[in-house]
Amino acid sequence: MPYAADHVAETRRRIVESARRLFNRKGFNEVSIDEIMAGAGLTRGGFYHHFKTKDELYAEAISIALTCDPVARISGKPTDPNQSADALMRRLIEAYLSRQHLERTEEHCALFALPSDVARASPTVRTAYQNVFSAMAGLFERGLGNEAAGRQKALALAALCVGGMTLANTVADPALAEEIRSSALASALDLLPEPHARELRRVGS
Amino acid sequence: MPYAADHVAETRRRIVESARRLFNRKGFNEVSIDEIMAGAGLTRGGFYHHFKTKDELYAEAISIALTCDPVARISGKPTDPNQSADALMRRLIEAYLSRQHLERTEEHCALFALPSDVARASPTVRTAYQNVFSAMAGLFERGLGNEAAGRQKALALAALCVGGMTLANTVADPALAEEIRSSALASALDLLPEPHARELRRVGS
DNA sequence: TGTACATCAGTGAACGCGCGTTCACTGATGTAC
DNA sequence: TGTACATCAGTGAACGCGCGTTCACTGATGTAC
Repeated sequence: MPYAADHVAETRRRIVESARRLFNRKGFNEVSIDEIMAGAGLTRGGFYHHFKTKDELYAEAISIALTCDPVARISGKPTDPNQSADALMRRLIEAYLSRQHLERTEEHCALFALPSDVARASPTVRTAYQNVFSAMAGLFERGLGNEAAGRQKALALAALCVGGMTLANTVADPALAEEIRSSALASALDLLPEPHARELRRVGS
Repeated sequence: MPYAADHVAETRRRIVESARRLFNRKGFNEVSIDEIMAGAGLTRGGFYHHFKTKDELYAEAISIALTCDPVARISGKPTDPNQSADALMRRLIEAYLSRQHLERTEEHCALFALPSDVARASPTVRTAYQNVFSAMAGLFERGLGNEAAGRQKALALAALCVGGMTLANTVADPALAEEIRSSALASALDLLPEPHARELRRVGS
């Protein structure tokens, strides 16, 4: 067995990472396998030793969002593992709808960087996208705790985050983009229960 | 001057309409000029009598949303021209986030059918997209009337509508899609002021 | 009113390019002896 | 420990296809006489 198993895995990881960055900038179809491989320091032909088709790579490039700490990725700061579900939710919203996140194209979340690409891709790719969404919505649901209609609110919050960033990222005028982003952020935080009210409810239940 | 001016205009309109439908289904890059022209009952070569490039068509296909009554387009019912800004806003939200709108792919609003295609297109295309967004946000702003932070709320409402439909349209599982759509709809209506409260404020101001 | 003509919307073949995929190869590396 | 070997990750040329765009043409139609 020439080449250790982790050498192969490491090369594959580099290809996926290169693809993820390029997809965020240009979308699925506008990125060639040449570019992806060059971004990983390799050449065209080797691609098919790692993936059956280009489509297979799409799903994987989206799924890597699940393997890393999303808040840390966006904000650059590591997450305190002991913080409450509520604090985690607030930090995710603030990081997700931050100006920094909007400006760093290559670090965009696939949920708003690639929606229409994914909508027309294979079921595998759409399932990968759905898993990322479900992770986000689940985090919100836990953050809302035992609030009434928590699931509905969690899904709407996710829609607000993704929608705000989608629009801000697509509109032509940067000033309007910034206004959309900050409005979505303010309204999302408004939707969260008052910390005080939450305490009361927790005691009461 | 052979062929009357309105014959040319009518042909152009048919091309744009064919393009709009196809773009909604497959996105910009996956639709060929052959298909677009065939959809308009014409052949490839004639395209360049009407448009300088394919890119020029993108902007126009998005802009036609502005030339027609959006609520009527989605719901199929004509809009009462005398209804209040508040009623118009409610009807738009209900139509936009309706199951019907989600299911009829060819009638999708460009705001959620093509976001990532537009984000990577030319400034002209992005401006056309922005104009559609601004029309929607403006309608919400008028609907919210003199409410405090009306502009911020209007932008967030638009983000919630677009985000909800984007996600519902992209996720793999139809049941989850439906749950996202109905949650976004319920939360959007929750965000609107109580009719009663609005009356009071109007009297007070 | 009728006819010859000029215009230009529409046709379809052809061009050129880029990209996904294949394939015969090469050479670095782990293993067996 | 050292060496020959088998494996397979990576290479880069080539193939085939589809698509945007161009271009020489054709023929329907409005207009001038």
